Formats: sequence, structure tokens, C-alpha cells
Amino acid sequence: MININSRSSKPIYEQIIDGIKENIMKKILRPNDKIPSVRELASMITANPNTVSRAYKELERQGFIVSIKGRGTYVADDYEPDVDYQKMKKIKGQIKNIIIDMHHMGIGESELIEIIKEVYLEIDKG
Amino acid sequence: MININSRSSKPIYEQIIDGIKENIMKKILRPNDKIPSVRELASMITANPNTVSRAYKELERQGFIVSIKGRGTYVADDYEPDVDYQKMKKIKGQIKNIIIDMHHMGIGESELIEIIKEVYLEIDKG
Amino acid sequence: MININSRSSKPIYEQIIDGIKENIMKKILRPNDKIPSVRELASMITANPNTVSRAYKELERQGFIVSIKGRGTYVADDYEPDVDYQKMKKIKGQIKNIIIDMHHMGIGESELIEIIKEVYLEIDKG
Amino acid sequence: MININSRSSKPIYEQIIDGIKENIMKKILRPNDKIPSVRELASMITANPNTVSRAYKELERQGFIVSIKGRGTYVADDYEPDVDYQKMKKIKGQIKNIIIDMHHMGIGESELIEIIKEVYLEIDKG
DNA sequence: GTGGTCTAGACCACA
DNA sequence: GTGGTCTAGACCACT
Repeated sequence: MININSRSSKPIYEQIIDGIKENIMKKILRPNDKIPSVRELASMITANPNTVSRAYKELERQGFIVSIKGRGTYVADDYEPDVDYQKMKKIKGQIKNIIIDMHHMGIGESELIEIIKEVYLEIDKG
Repeated sequence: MININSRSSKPIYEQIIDGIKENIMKKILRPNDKIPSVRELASMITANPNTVSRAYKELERQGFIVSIKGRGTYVADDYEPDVDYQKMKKIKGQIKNIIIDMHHMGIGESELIEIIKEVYLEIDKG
Repeated sequence: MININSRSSKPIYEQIIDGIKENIMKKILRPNDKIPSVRELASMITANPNTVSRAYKELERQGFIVSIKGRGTYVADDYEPDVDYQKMKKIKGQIKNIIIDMHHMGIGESELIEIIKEVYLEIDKG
Repeated sequence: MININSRSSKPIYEQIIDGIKENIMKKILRPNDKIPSVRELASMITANPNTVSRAYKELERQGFIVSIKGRGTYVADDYEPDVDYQKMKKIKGQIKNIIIDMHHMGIGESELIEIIKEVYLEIDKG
């Protein structure tokens, strides 16, 4: 379900976060689904429970999952999508960096938009 | 020429790299232009020379600039945009994360593309 | 009578405590009223009897209810609101945190008081 | 500067968070002030650096401070106060609980407002 | 020296 | 059994 590359420079806890988010978006995980316990996932990916716990807490903060002491961790009930302006600002900064990097590879606006459409298709397929 | 925000979470050496790249992109710096020496730039932005040196080395490795012993550092004249597949893969990962976060804020494909167009306009203006 | 949200981060035993207290406050439960037995309530809200028992013990400790062996559990008849200084101290700490967070969102004293009045109105309606 | 009560049920990292926030609100800490390094504060309050780090990260996430690798941690530059509706919702829930607890102590709306005014005065004095 | 990530192992609260 | 907090100690990235 989640692939962890321990040799990647991307921190393990971020890989967990991204993996869970992706599974939620792909509807592999649906609202109210139980997800593996901290210890279970830790042993599944041979990571430390603290590392998994950290990822779960961040996911909870962002509203993707809910952790309940003594019961387990669940995909959040359907939320009302809410535009977070601070986050939007941060994401725009990321987009700007991507645009500049793309430009350095000779890739302009229309091609970038094509790439984005590709990524959308990959998510739907994958 | 380069704005450094010492309070940003982005490392200073990366801000230098991005700043130089942006100046090249905007043609403020043109092929064969001389750029400030490590020490000059360090004092201009009140940074540690080691930090500037690190940025220059990385820019040279990526082919944006060339250092000539005893003469200084110059914008490369033969720089040709080239698709770096490793980097492209990394960027697609970033795009995927952006898409997922946007989805969580209720923002879909067409709206994301609108946002990207906005950011392009902002860059052209800025 | 009591709504339990098993997905809330608030422990179930606390939800039971607050639920009973709220019913007493709203006079839905009146002095000497019989309340459901531990097992009854447990099956009503599909919780573990241990959890209900813990809530009842805490409510009894605080003087809201009385358990009479062989007869059942009743709302205390001599309950008199009493300022609990320990609790008051804790609540003042919570208020302080709220004030600070509000300040950080640009909300000052008079606006906070308005918000509190709003919440009172919501409770009366709800 | 920060008083830690290791016997309190309030987690140490929360005590640190609240302490720093309070110092910022009281203007003992001002924008761009350097705050103690993770290791310094850890030894000052005889806690583990990880615990301090956790508190600092949460404070950074909330926009109160900025951490820069290799340089230290600083009070955030003046931010634009921004109303976060999700947080507001959460705070209203807290206020509701406070109101109910107060009611159980025989304290009504007008008295609660008096208490809030008191707490404001304490913050200003303290 | 600074903060960031990770592991290992402990104890507590909750169901 | 679950998640939450804390300590101890390691290694890495950045200045």
C-alpha cells in the first residue's frame, strides 16, 4: 500500500504522509476506513513507531485522518473543503519554483500545463 | 540584484542559486557576463563566503556559470536548456503533492491550471 | 439523550460525563431521577461497560449522581453549584490560551466577548 | 522566562508552547528576537532536546517563530493577523465547554465576562 | 554550533 | 490492544 524508500532524501515521515494522502485521493482509503495502527504500519515498513506516529499526527493536523486513543486511526469523515489562504500562498511559492526550474529545462507554460494533465491522469489510473 | 531573506526557511545557498538562475532567466544576466566574486557577493548580501562558494559550485555543476581561475566567474555562454529526467521526476512528485493538497481544499484540475496561469503572469510582471 | 461521537478526539468517558452534566444543566434530568444502569447505557451507546462505569464513578465523585447498591443510579438531589478553585484555575489557564490565540488572529478583548455572547446564544438555541 | 512544572499533567512541550506564546504576547519577546537554541532551552529546563524541538516546530507551524537550520530560532516577523476558520471553530468548541463547566459552578454569562476581563488584566500586568 | 530526522525503549491514558 | 509523551543518543544538513 505504501512504498518507502529508505535511501531517498525525502524523510520517511513525509513519504508516509504523501502515501496516505495519495491513497485517500485515489479512494483506496475511504472516509471512516481504519488505517493500520502506528505499530502495525511501523513493522510493515520496518520503521520506528515514533516515525509513523509523527506522520499520523501531521495528517491529523491537516484534517486527513483522526486518531483516537485506545481505538485506532481512521480516515476522516467527509470534510468541508476549506481554502486555507496561508497554505495557498505557500503552494503558489512552490509553483513559482517549479515554473522557474521548468524554464531552465526549456519547458514553457503550455507544456507545463500538459505535464499537469498527465499527472492527473497518472493519479486516476494508478 | 539578489534578495536574500535570512529569515526564510529556504537555505541561503539555495536562495543564491535561485536568484542567479532567475536573473539569467530574466536576461538580466546574459551569457559571458561577469558575476560578482565569491567575496564580493558575500559582502553584498552579508553572508558567509563559504555559503556563496557552495552556491557557485552548484551553479557551475549545473552548467549555469563557469569559474576561470584568476579571472573570475562568468555566466556560461553555451547554456542550452536540457531536460533533466531525474529532476523532471522530482518535479512531477512535487506536482502530485500540490494536486492532492489542492484537491483537499476543493480545488480541481481546471482551477489549478488557472492558478498556474496567474503565477506566470505574476512572474512576468514582477 | 446522550450523543456519542466515536470519532471525536474527546474520550468517550468524558463525552458521557459532559452529556449527563448537560442534561442536568438543561433540566432534562432532575434531582432524584433514575438514570440508566451502566449496562443499559453501555448498550444504548454501544460502548464498553467499563467506559460507562468510569464515567459514572467520576460523576459520583463530583457529586452529580449517587449510586445506591441494589437500586440503581440517581441524579443527586442536593447538588448545589459550588466554585471549585482547582477547576477555576485550570479554566483560567484555558481562557488565557484562547486569548493568546485570538490575539494572534487579530481578535481583541471586545470581539472575544462578542464571540462568547454568540456561543451563549447558540447553546440556548441548540 | 519559562516555568516548567514536570509534575503537571499538561505535557512539557505544551507548557513550552504556551510559555513562549505568552512571552510574545506580553512583548517580552519581540519580532526578530533570537530565542534560546533547542539545546540551550532543553538544558535550562532540564528537558530533552527532542521535547523542546517538538514545541518549537509546533510554534513555527502556528506562525509564532521561525527556525533556520544552522542559524537558530527567531520570533516571527510581524505577521498579518489572519482569521483561521477551522481554528475559530475549534476555539468556539472550547468556549462552549468552558461555559458549561462554569454553569456547573453557578457562574453565568456576565460573571464569565468579568473573569475574562480579569485574565486580560493579568496578562497585561504579568 | 544550529536545527532536522531517526531509532530504541520506556511509561501513561484510554477502550 | 490503541495512541500520546518523554528520554537518550545517533547521524545529517546548514552556516
